[in-house]
Amino acid sequence: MDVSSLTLNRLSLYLRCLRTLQEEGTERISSQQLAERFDLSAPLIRKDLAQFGEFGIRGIGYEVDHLIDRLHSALGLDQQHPLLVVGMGRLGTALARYLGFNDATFRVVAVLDNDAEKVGKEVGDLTIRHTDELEEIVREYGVELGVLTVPAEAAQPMYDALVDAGVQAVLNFAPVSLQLRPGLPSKSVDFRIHLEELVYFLLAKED
Amino acid sequence: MDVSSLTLNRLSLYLRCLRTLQEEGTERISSQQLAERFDLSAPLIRKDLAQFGEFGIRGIGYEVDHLIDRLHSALGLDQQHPLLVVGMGRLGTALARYLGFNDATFRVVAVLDNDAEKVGKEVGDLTIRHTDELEEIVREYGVELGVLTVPAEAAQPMYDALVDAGVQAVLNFAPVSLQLRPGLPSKSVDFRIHLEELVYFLLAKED
DNA sequence: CCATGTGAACAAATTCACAGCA
DNA sequence: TGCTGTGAATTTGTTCACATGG
Repeated sequence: MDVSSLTLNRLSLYLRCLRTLQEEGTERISSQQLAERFDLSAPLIRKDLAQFGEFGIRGIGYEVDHLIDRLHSALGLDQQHPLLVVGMGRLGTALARYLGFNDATFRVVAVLDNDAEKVGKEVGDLTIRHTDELEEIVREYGVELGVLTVPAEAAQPMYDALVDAGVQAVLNFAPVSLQLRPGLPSKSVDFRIHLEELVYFLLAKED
Repeated sequence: MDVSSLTLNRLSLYLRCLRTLQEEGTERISSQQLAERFDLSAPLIRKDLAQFGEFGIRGIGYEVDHLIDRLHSALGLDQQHPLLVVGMGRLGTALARYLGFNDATFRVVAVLDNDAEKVGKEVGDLTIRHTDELEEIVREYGVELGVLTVPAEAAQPMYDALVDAGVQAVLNFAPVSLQLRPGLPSKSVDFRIHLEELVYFLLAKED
């Protein structure tokens, strides 16, 4: 089976919403009800969910608890995935702390910087280590995911270093188009691009 | 003309790349050369560019300077757009400073929080103001864009407050699906969803 | 009866293939 | 000749419509 990014992202949204519903004590929900919350169509939601099996009950809807369990494991979220953050500037520090509440799925095991001044300082309950130790750290903790929050100039070499050190997927926050390793999952998050998109929509609305 | 988000996001990437090329002194570039940098197909890039006019020279390619000018104005980036950031936690602070180098396109004119403790503190060269002053601030500076970096629980009410105060587009960093105002451009950036997507790809690679 | 699951219809995005022009 | 610009073909994603089953 081959699930698209679009579907995966929506599934993450559904899952988060379902957890809220669970806390509120809701036991069942229909695709129609979910659709209203997300401004999506009900058949789309059913198609998304159906990619992982038949979770629903005809005539009734989906059982919240059951659906959460199935989605959670289908998405690989029931295992813990060690990650590290490279680049302890403002954004990297903020992200490391934000992600650092270490839930069952993600665990920030190390934070790194290549600036000797920063090495040794504390970020949350972690101590900043030098990027020279990258390979060792990846082996030590079985790091799967790397988060890149270095300046634009440093992003490509650090991406390469991460991959060479054995990191299996990369989330990049540097505003550059990386030359990616084929077959290695990675995503870029780029605030400026989102802002520029919004600006265009404003322009377009003026006619 | 109606340009898709996908196209717009790629245009922003091209533009950034073109500026780098310009600095390096490159005068011309072909769609093929651009395609290699982004792992895209050359016809796709030509289609993207062609939505705004015929910028290229057949047999030669695109003139870097000219293409930058045209894209820049087509995307509405030659006017300055005042924005404000609501939520001066770690992420909001980091973003405000990150965006706060105030280039020709974006200018952070105010940073806000609803916590009286934080009001009055400095973030970069701005002083944190209280969210009660939202409407006044929007009017004062002609704020067009709002960036939301408040905790999940506060996101919906603060989104509504932003829109009611006259903000014309919103970039949301809170991990929730907002109930959006019809016709008002907005985007959500959600780190957790990107991480979850990467995890799924890792799982899928194992077969 | 009612909401799911799904094949068929439709729409959007991308690639292909090539005409047209420097 | 070489690269752009673009209609046609293809692939991908979404919606429609309905058969199915609790």
